[in-house]
Amino acid sequence: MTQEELFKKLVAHCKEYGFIFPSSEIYDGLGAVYDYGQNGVELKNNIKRYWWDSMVKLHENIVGIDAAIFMHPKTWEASGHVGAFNDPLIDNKDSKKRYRADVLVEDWLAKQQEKIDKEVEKARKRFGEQFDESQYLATSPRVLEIKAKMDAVHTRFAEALNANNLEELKQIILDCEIVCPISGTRNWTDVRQFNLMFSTQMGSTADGANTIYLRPETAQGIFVNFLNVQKTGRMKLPFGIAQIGKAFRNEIVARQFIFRMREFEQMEMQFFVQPGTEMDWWKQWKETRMAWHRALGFGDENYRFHDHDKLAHYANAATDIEYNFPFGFKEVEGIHSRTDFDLGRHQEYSGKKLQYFDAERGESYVPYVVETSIGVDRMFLQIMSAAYNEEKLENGEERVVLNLPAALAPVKVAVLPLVKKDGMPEVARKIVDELKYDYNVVYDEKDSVGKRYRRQDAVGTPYCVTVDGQTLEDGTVTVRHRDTMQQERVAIADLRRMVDEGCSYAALFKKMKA
RNA sequence: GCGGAAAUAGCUCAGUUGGUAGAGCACAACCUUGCCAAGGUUGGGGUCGCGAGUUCGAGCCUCGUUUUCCGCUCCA
Repeated sequence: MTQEELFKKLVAHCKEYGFIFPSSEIYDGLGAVYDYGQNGVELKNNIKRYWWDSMVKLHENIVGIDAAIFMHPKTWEASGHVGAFNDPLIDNKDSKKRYRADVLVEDWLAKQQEKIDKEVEKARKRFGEQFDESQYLATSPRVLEIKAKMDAVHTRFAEALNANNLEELKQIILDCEIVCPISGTRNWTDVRQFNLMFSTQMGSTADGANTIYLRPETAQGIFVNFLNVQKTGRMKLPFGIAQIGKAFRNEIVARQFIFRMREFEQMEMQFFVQPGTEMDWWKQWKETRMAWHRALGFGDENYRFHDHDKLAHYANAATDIEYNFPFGFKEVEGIHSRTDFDLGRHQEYSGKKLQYFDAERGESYVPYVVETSIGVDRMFLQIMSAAYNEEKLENGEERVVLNLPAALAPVKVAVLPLVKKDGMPEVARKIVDELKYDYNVVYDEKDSVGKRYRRQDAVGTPYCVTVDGQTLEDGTVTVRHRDTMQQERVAIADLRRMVDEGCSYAALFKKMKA
């Protein structure tokens, strides 16, 4: 089976067993938006808990917040999203390639500069030692011609960008006779603006409503609360603020199932440190986060770091943790050293001092930030990809099983009466009643017990408890384990301890340390 | 967004040169069996993605549209 087929089966499995449904499916769905079903929401909540506890419970210097999705519009000016997320795009109709219109013009300008440099080199060879570069630049008709053209374009370009004049931007591209590097033609579409932020109105329109945005990342909710948390929590550097929440991006192309969605959920932790120590912390968080992933037991070889060569405007170091998805190694988590960019910008835009008084150093400064940012939905997909297995059994049959870490499994225990008579259902119900306050437990009496085992395999239930004839005599049940399919007899009284040990998060955290 | 392919029951798919919709599995009830998926009986479920058009008549032909998958860009 190819990886592509495997991925399709995984998507089908997610729907068939109530993990993920297309949003508003009865209306044909909504592009790149998905809903989590009855099993999906359980798994997702468990993933979030695994992350949250690993941050907030395990680190006394990390606390959580839950900021609103709506934020003051100035937030996004300060963060750079209003600028950076507004890309003017243009398509070449022949090659079907899409380019950023502003980049095309900038490339053209750079090319003109190269031409001038070449002219200078030629002249230098011609005149030898008496060559006067500045005089040449000021007098050469060839150079002056190029320069004049460049200056004109430069001015128009700056004005067009400022005024957000898309028609002018296209005209510049046409006037400069910029061609598509692939097709070599000048058959361009109009320039269109794609704002990756969703916007809506706040307040009644009569009063002059404000345009506000749905946050495109959760990080800013942490930065604007930096002082609140630091002061009220009496936090000392280094310390971190964790948050789990929804974010929204109006992606031009959103695909690959839940890998890239327009509405998605992030788990972010911003770690505030002394300037100068950020690289050490960045390295340490890389290791810590990798250990968190590997503790799930899906095979160390399926994870890798991918350090960025090109850094975002706010970062001085960045890496991704990538997982070997059925469609290749793809990013699950980013670990970025964001410098003092965010706090610095908010300080500038708000006019409020966002600084930390360091008693040891005896000075105030804007802390540096190391961010760990992970997509919940990607993590979900990663775990589903890793856990989904089609096993060949000894008897030649196949079974589909989700080998989920027990702590993350949507259902922990299935209680099954071997037959629907002789008082077995009653005993099974009693066991369900005893366990249901602590665990997700399901009861199933339909079909043969073998079939019921397979149903539980398909959603990743680690334990099946079967009530049989012997149970009625001595109070023991058959416990059937998902991964090994082995059975053992356990006293009903011991069930809770067994599930406790098998499904605890602590076991995962211990693996993290090792 | 552009190009290519697809869309029929919850799932996997049949459906002939256009003639009023089918199977297997799944689901529900009952009977039977009883420790690793398929027993029997009965039943529910589809304006064939949606909207137009051609036709006496469209699941099938034409156009549009939506969604999904595969390539081109970006990211959590």
